[in-house]
Amino acid sequence: MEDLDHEYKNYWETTMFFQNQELEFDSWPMEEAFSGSGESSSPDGAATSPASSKNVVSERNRRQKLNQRLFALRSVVPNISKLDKASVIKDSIDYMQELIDQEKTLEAEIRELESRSTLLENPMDYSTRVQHYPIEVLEMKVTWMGEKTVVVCITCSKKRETMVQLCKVLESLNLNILTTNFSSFTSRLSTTLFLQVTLSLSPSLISLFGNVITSTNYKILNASREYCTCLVLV
Amino acid sequence: MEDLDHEYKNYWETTMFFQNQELEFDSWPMEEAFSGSGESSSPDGAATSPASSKNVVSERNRRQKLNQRLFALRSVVPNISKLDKASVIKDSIDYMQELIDQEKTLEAEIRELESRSTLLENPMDYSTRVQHYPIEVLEMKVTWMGEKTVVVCITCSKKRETMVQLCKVLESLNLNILTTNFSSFTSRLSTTLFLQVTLSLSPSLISLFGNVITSTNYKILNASREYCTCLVLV
DNA sequence: GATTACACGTGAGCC
DNA sequence: TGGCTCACGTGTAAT
Repeated sequence: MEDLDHEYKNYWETTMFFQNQELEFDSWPMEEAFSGSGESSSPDGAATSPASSKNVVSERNRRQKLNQRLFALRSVVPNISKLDKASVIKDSIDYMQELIDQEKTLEAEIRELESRSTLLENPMDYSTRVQHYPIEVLEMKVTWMGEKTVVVCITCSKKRETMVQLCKVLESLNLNILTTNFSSFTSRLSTTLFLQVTLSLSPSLISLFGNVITSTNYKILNASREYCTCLVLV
Repeated sequence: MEDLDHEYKNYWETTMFFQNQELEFDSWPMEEAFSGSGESSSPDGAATSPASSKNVVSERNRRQKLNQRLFALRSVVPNISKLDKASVIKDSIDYMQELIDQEKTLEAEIRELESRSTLLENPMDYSTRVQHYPIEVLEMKVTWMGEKTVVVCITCSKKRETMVQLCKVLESLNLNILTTNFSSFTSRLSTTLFLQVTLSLSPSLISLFGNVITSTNYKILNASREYCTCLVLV
């Protein structure tokens, strides 16, 4: 019995008969798959109960399976210090912990990046952008003049990027701007817009009021299509 | 010998004497640590060579260590289907692969987010922002009028966000803008700026030219402090 | 009762 | 040499 054991001895560290790494191998077809050890029944030939001989081969398979799994584990972990069974498991644990930690780190980084970029990633989205530097509208007046011309007068307090904000809103609405004037004195920014509007553009115009106004808790008093005067109050 | 084995039988699935999860446990102080099985030497009392009795206890420790590791592994993996040794390892492998894949996914996501946000994260940085929607300056003229007033006329082709870009540049330079006019006809955007400048602001003014000009490969022809006319050519 | 999974002791190979 | 790690066969408890 011992003589024929020797040939597949020490396979753990060296040969490891089975080289399949593909982890998916649940049905184990290896009954007597390996080398040529003791055959089906009574490997010794004598002094063994026939009932236990089945147990022997079954146990062999079990061991083999476990070793196979362990080997597969070893192939997944990049840095194995020692080839011990115990060390393999230990290194795997360490590596897994490392992965888990890194996952948390990466997720945190993503949250960080996302929260930072959502404010900026859509430069046309006024409502998100404005949270940083809100436009404080003091007065707004819109007048429909003649055919397709609209004059919009906006007075707001002058802060950082107020002009940029306003430009963003205007451009995002696809208004057809003829001419714009920004004038600032003391701490106020006065804006005068001459717009060329078509019928399809009037929703944009309403949207403009909406955007600016909702962000400052003001409200539209009068916004009909023909003549639109918005006196914005606190 | 078998009789005293029974008491620490089947600990794998049920009790697992040692409950430490803290993976860091390389020096193993457990010589006879568990219950009260066979003491130091000759657990049987007879028919065992004294040389092998050391091997027995050493082997016991080895097995114990391995089981401990396996148990620790089990505690790290969240979803263990079966409590088999082999299944534990298999589930660990699957989980590790999952972690590795997710790590790659997250890293890709981070790269994606980063590459997207670096273009936008610094709204004051004109040179990065302009790469998306460059300002195509056709003509620029700066005139110093009287004491502290400067008139800047910029003509550029009208594209998406051109006005926003211009405003960004202007605001980033901390110029003291008295009044600005943007007028667009056909595909051109004409800008007229009235600035109030102090001595300390003249570098900003030069910077304005620099920014706009370098981004369009134009150059300043004349930029003295008293009178500054910049005719910008192709 | 057959199967499965386990811990055990043992002998052997390898530093 | 002694101290390890390993594979093996076996007995056993639970399914």
